[in-house]
Amino acid sequence: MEKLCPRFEKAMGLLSTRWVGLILSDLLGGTKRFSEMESDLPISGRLLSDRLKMLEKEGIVKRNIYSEFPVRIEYSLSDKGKALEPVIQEIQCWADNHVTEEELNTECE
Amino acid sequence: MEKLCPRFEKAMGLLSTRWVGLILSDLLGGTKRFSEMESDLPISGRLLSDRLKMLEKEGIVKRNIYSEFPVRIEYSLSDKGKALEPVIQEIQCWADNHVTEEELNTECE
DNA sequence: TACATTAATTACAAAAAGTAACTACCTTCT
DNA sequence: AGAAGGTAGTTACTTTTTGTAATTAATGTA
Repeated sequence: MEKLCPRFEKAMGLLSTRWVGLILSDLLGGTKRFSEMESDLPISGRLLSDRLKMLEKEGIVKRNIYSEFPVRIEYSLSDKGKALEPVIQEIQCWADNHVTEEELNTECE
Repeated sequence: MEKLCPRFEKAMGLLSTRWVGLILSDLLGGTKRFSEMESDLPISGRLLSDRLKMLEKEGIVKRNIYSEFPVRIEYSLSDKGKALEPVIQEIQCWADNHVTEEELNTECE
């Protein structure tokens, strides 16, 4: 009978929210604008907006508004967000070593 | 404009499937039976069954049947599954350092 | 005034998750 | 034989979350 660590459970709840991993990996590549992320990732504006709002509330993503024309809004990782880099790296490492060519086209059903 | 690594995308799709992280972390603690996992984790039998089936198909979980009375079915991690340990460890590490006390009771909304 | 641009938000149909009750398969007990 | 009990699921049904496309808000330009 394992006891579940509440901090781990919270972190996992965050990371296992759909698209969050891809958003983090995109932002680890540097500051991004909304429309950039929208074209980088296979995610719709509705969910990208939801997720960024959630990640901002969790203190993982920072949002900066530049009142230019047209308005520019930049998203970047806070220190707390950047601290997730090793997690993303380990996932990449596992993917490189264990995801086979044939698996690439299959969804998880 | 970042390009998305398909292997990473596949791995992330897997890990970001709800409950998969908790199931992996439970199984990293050793072989488990269905009912054990059901009481360890805040997940219903329906979804536990779905996820174990999916993880078995992905070659991450092994399923062993012992025809005793009552029937005993054991779940454990394959090598591919065990290779996810560093990922889980990094998540635990981030959780220890960055998940605050107040956050523990809040859901990600 | 009409239009362009970015960053969202709304409305609605489709898919996935949550819950609880039920089934299948065996074994033991009476 | 028939009823009861244990494990591992499955089914039926409701609620929540996603995906898609159209719409809005704020601002500046022609």
